[in-house]
Amino acid sequence: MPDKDDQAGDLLEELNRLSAENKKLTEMLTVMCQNYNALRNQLTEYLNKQNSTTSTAADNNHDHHSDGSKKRKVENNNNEIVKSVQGLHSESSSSDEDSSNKKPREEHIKTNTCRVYVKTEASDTSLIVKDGYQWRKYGQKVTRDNPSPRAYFKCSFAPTCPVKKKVQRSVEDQSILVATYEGEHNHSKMDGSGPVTTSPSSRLNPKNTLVGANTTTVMPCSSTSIINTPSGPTLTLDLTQPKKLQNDQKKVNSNTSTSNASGQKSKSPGGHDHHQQNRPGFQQLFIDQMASSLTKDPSFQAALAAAISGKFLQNNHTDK
DNA sequence: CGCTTTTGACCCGCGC
DNA sequence: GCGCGGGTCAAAAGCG
Repeated sequence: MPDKDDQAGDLLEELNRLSAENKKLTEMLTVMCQNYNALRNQLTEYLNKQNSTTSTAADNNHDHHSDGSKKRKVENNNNEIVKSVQGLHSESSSSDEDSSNKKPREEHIKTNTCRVYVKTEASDTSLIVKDGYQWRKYGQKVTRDNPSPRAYFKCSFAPTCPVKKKVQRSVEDQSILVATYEGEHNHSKMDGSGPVTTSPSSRLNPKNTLVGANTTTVMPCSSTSIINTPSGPTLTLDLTQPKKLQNDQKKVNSNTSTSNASGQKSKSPGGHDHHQQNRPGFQQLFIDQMASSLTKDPSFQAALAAAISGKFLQNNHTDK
């Protein structure tokens, strides 16, 4: 049968192509990890410097923390990044601030806030940021500085979870969502949330949650990409192709949990047999596992978000 | 039926 | 003290 030969050839070709792609991804991941470590070291050094010279570093951060009566200033510029990173590296590093605060604002001061820039389709009007947690929207407002509405979310997985999230479109680029996280989750992301999104199509769908509950190979977002903006490179979470990748994830999950990553082909839920849907093989799983364990790490998430945001803000500053 | 989203009202801090 | 504006509440509507 010549058809079978052709098919086999095609599949082989596809396999080679995917292998090359996987190799590239692995290299990218390695580079990313290196960059992450370098950035983290830089930030640590910077913070150490700042801590040692707090008395003279009031030029940019003119609204110092000693002015603890203004809780909303927590959201200002680099302060939040510094705080989130401080909370990341040493929880006691904020004690100097606490001791200097007279008013009981520690809750706000201690609260880890970080900003994440998420790239979505411009046509996507929903303020949804898929990060692996389950959110319940409790409000929406149009703020003065931004014509786009701002959505307020609470973590709905655990009733006691204090984490809140604000999502608003960037003023400069409507395709970029700015998600501001406040607080820390007091539960695991994988506690049945898995690839749960806040999208209306996946509201508390037990099937969705179960998929993630059994496994660990779940990315909090569909994919990441680096876009170049005039103000410099910005790392964003690209949510423009969520469905396809979610299908992939589910498939990978089922592979890991049932066939022990044998790489056997399985039909996608959607019934599409095209090459993009099937990504068998160890490398893919391996990469997924690596990416998953990285992205699951709260330290990594917080540090990455803080570092990226810091870079972004820094570039914005220097461009002006 | 239970959960989420929507949305107007309300609360409260901040600036003047 | 007052008005503005951001954040939250809660009832109603929507959805699976």
